[in-house]
Amino acid sequence: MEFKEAKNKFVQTWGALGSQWGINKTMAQIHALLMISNEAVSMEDIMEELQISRGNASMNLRALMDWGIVYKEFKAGERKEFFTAEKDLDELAAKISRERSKREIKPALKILKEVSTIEASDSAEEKHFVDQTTKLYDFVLKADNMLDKMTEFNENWLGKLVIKMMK
Amino acid sequence: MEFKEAKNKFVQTWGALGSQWGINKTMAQIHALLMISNEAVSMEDIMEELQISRGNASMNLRALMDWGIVYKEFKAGERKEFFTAEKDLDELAAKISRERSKREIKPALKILKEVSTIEASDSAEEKHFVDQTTKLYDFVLKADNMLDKMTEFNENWLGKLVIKMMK
DNA sequence: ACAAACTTTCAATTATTTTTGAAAGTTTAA
DNA sequence: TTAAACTTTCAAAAATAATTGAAAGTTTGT
Repeated sequence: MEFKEAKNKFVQTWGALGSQWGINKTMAQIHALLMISNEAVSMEDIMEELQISRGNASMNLRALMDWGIVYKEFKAGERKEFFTAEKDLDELAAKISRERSKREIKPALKILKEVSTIEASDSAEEKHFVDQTTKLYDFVLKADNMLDKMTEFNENWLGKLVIKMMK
Repeated sequence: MEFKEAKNKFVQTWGALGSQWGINKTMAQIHALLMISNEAVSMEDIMEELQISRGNASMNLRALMDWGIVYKEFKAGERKEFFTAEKDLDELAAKISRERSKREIKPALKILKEVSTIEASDSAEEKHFVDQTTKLYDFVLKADNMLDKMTEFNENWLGKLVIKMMK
């Protein structure tokens, strides 16, 4: 396989993976492209490489920056903007999990709490509802906290050192 | 909040959460409905509760069974089929992570391996590509294995006991 | 073998999401 | 202040995904 083919394959694969996890395909593709670029890329070049419109590129770059995993860069003497992706994978994972937690898990937890604390009548049906949603609340909370702990640990300097020594 | 309202809110929330994670809304809603039902539910009832067509119900129930998180049940004297959801949350998480690994992560890993092992020329661009995709391969592999270990541990009988004692 | 009671399939329709492109907005340099 | 070089916005169009419903398929009892 030659470089161009491999690059294309990677961008396509990353895009498909994104869709399956609820991330718009183009957004994932732009991210893929930036991840494997050794230097900052202009919007022009992104449009060209992925064959997408200016509007599409602009909106998805904005979304990636909102996620905190793509940065704007300015080059001396150039008027246009360039973009780079977060390339440290531990940092990338930490940012993604923090955002998904904030945007999706936390609001879901709030609702779970609400519905699990209704005053159940003594029907088996309502009892089971309260029991199951309470368990779900506890479970999701535990999982969310665990992710937090894991990313925290990975970002911790001493942790990184220890991990390196264990490799 | 009364039971009916809470139930509805839960089903809606679970459905929305599903969409955000790449799972069809109806599929997630059916799953939600079954999770909080203390007894097996017929297709008829699912259609009625969620206001969906027979075809839709049938297809999504099939998908849920393919994921291994919903089961068919037969009731003596009844010709029609009833459905129940896996209610043990550790088991549920294990099944979901196993399926996503099998369907999405493993194929992606295969491609990552392919593209990261091309013979790079000595251009900085190609070197960076190989370097970054190799790191990504290692990272995804590590994360995938970690999930495996976690679910394995949770399913392990001794592990469960220890966890219970730690609570 | 027949028919009643179900479930599954899939082409057509509908709903949702994504993308486009041109107008409006912004920044910089002269 | 003007205009060139950019970026953003958003209504409309296109693409994609989900849903319907009726016909075909299956199972069970008589």
